[in-house]
Amino acid sequence: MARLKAFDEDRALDAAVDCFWMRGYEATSVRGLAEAMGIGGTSLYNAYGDKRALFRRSLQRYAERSMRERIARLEAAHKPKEAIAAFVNEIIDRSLKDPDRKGCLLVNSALDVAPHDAVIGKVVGGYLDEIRTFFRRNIEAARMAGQVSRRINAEEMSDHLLGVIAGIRVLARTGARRRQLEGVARPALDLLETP
Amino acid sequence: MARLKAFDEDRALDAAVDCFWMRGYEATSVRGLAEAMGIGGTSLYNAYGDKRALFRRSLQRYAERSMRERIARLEAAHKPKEAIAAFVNEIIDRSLKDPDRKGCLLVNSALDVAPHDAVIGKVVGGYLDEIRTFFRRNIEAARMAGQVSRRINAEEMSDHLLGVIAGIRVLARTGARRRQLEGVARPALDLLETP
DNA sequence: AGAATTTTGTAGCGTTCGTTACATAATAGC
DNA sequence: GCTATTATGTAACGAACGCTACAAAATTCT
Repeated sequence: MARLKAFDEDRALDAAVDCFWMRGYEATSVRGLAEAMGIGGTSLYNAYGDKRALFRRSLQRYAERSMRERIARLEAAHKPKEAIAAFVNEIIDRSLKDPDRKGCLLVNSALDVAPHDAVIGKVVGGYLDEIRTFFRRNIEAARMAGQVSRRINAEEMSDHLLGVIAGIRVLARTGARRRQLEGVARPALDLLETP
Repeated sequence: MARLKAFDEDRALDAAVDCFWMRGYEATSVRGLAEAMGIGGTSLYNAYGDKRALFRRSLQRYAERSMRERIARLEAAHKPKEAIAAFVNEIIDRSLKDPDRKGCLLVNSALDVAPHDAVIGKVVGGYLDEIRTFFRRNIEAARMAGQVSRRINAEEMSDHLLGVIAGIRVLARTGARRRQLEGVARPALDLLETP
């Protein structure tokens, strides 16, 4: 009963994610978004609402395809303690490999949009909580399996690891070298190896 | 031989620091800066150059009055190991106390301006290096004094602590509670207490 | 007092911002 | 084929952006 969309909504959304990821919310223009997404401005507003709504969908898409994908993949492939180490090391590897130094969209957003938008702030906080929960779940599983010391406090340690990867993302954006990023992570990962 | 400035350049600069600190570089307008600084736009350009130059002076001022002041004060008042703990705990306290959740201007800038401006990126990286050097200097001094275990690698541990406080700043901006921020820090500080 | 020099306020430059009105094109059901 | 409905492209809205030309005001030196 109506004309069909001439573009793939998900592929266009991926392009929007890249824009926000690279430049942040404020510095990304709607015109730049539309061009990168390969659509006109009118189609953008028609399909996604306004810029802020598109940003929320981009956050959601990023969380789905970047964070949750990684959590699911690593938990499927590794035992709990190794899953944690693999997660941290993958963050380091990807931070160094990306020539644009985009970092993590969630961390970037936590800094430059969360404080000015309570709703999006809660959304971002919720996604970061999923990462913390991943850490916590695997620390507790590793404890049960005797993989890590019983002296490790799972709640503290999951907060610690979340802070560590956030710190890695920050330092990576200033152009830190591998040795520095591994230095940030090493004491945390070593803690999991102490008897 | 000329008219005198009608405003205090340093006090106005402090107001500019607050603007950039609160909203970031891109989201802060020159008009908003001038208003907060209590001067006209023309005076702003006359006294500081353009927006980017004012930002660099703001970064410099912040580093001087926030970071270096803290480093000097804590190193004067505490022994090495306690200076490190006091630094981290002060970051947590100030992050929680600030109703605006401004975080740290250097961390904020590392994320939203460093990647798009190589010069400012190096400047920010240099300031962060001063914090890392503070940690490293005090870890080594604590080692010499037998305050911390000889098994602690000073280079790694200083990177680790820098990452930890950066992570604290990030999580604080999403509205994290004290328990979470202390959870991020605790395992790192505990490491300094292990024999 | 007059000349030289700097600061200040007004006013506006051209550009870009997010967003929308509107007309046209394309599709589905009747 | 006609109507209803949605998608698309053009064009433009008012507002805000960074920045500057210009003239008036204020100060020091001669």
